[in-house]
Amino acid sequence: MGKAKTGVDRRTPTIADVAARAEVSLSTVSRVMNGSTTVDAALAERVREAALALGYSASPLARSLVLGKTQTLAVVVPDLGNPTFQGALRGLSDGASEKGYHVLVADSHERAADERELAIEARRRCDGIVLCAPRMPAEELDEILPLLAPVVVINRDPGRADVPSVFADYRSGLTQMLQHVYDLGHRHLVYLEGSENAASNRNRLAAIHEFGATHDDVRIDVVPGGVGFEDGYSAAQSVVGTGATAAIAFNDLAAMGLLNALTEQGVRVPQDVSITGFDDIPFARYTTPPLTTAAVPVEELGAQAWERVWALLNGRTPAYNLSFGPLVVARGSTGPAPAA
Amino acid sequence: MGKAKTGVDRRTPTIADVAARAEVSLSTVSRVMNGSTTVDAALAERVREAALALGYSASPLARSLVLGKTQTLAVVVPDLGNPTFQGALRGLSDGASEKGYHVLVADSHERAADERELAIEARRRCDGIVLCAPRMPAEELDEILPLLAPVVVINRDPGRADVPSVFADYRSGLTQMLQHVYDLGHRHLVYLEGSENAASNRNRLAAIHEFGATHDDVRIDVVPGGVGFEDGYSAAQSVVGTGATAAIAFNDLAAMGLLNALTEQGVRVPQDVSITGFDDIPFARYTTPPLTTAAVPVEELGAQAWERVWALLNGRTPAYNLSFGPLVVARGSTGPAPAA
DNA sequence: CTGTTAGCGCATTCAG
DNA sequence: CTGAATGCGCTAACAG
Repeated sequence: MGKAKTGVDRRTPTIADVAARAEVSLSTVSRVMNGSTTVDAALAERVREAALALGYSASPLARSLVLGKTQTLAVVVPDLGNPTFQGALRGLSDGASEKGYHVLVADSHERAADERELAIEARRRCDGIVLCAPRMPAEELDEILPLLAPVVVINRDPGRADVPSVFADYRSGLTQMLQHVYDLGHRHLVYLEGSENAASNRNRLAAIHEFGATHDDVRIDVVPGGVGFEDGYSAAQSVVGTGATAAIAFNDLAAMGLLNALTEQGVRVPQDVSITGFDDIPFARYTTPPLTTAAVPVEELGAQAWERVWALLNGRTPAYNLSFGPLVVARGSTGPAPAA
Repeated sequence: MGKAKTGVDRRTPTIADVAARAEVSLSTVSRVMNGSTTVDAALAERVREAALALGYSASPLARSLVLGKTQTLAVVVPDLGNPTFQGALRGLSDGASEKGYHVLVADSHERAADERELAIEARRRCDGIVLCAPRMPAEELDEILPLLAPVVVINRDPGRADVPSVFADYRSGLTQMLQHVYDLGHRHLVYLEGSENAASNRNRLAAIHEFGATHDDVRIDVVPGGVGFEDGYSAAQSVVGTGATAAIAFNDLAAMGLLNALTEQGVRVPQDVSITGFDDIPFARYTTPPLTTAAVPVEELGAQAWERVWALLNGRTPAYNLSFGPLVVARGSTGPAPAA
């Protein structure tokens, strides 16, 4: 019911409709809607009435085209299901909406191959972009970054001074973590690594190598792991196989998987084996035992990223690049090394 | 380096640039880019070369304006930090990107007052919208739904036949849950309610009242709770105060908070008190003891919602409204009622 | 098969 | 202070 026949126009009203109804020109309508130039009070009132009666509001699309800006920010994340990126997205979204900006999310599903096109495509519909692409090769990143500007890189060091970035210092975080278990007396550790080609994994490995090089009395094995719960779960055998007394997982998800598998197998945590995670996702504290981890303020990370795009969007110079030093949160999953 | 002086045009190339370089008309360029009408092979090749050389690709904005569609879907969620909505968003995002659609997310921060404007505003930039607004008054929902079409409502029954919806049958789910604890011998229960004005809370209350009415031997208290972890945590006192042997939390988050608080106070779960959640968020199984809950396939819910907007977008009739019957997953947090 | 013309809906010069 | 024109970048009739 209610087609053209009824005379009721189902079409969203345009500025022309308002102009017609108020008996003024398009420009006048535009002026009062944007509050820019001064308009005669009487006319302005007529326009407002007409707009209200018609339920008019300017088409964001048309405005975007003519104004050259969409009021939208693109955000590319590797996995919407990962608490870490969810947190960053949230911080970003909050900051953006505060400034009247909208957020377009693109999930690359951890497929590094898709990230490039995904980012470029998303960027074209927005005024700026926040890129989180941990697995993208450095050369490729360096190559597309100029095409993406204004852009802020999150979660890794873009390696160029002209693009703002905020990320956690994984290396320092892991070093602290290693020190933590070392202090507990552990001398045989095992690192459950994440994606081999992920920047943050390389950072962690750097910490491990350095720590190994500066501590003759410690042995650190490295076994394949992953970034998800299942990855940690299925790595239990290889972890046990090493005979290490402390397992350093790539992140909390993997740590929780490992913790679960170990517990199922009767391995006591932390009496037999200590386990550490990374990120401090919301649920890390509720495992049994609670997970020792290196806290990364992901939401704040997102907020800071927004600050920087916002600066860029306004032609200002963004704040210095930020590198959050993760904080070790010692909880129940780590304990003194068992007596040999 | 590299301003206008260099002669290198920093401006994103337009279709006119390509046309000029290939020495053809705008329409020809448009045609080869869209692969629509047949174009002379030689010309087409010239155009492609020019486009490639210039790094040209049509402005999504301009296309959107003329085509009348943005290839973007709006999604309104109450809280990006809530695993339930994260799951739905993910299902939605996956489905959309599969069809080349983008996703614009809007977080209402559980502020029912903002949902209306947020939804309308987001909708205007997109071709359709998926609305998740649990707290919005039914009348208001009913009022804006027509303005939002094509729209799909998620997580609640929109109450009108002309708008597709997918949601969990909270009432049936909670009934099953009540039966579950009843079967375990519990006769004094307490319901930790969510937001008073949330549709899903009312559904749960309906189940409770019905259950109470049909079981003379059971008593069900209702105490204020909430939707988040902290809410459950701080409700511990009132729960204990009732003397109930089983606590039915509004959702998993609240249940986990409650579980934590109770455990801290030395109340044994499930020996002293059984606890149940709702939703089966990813971490529900990893609490200690693992949480008994009613599983809602949130990601599938998102996927189904996408199916329906997609149908709408293509002028097809969407599939029947879907109401998922949550499945009780009995885990360690529920056990036999303690002997009186 | 190709080029020319007319908008999509709006903000903004430019005259008046 | 206001209205008439111009164009944002592109697609779709419309001739040729």
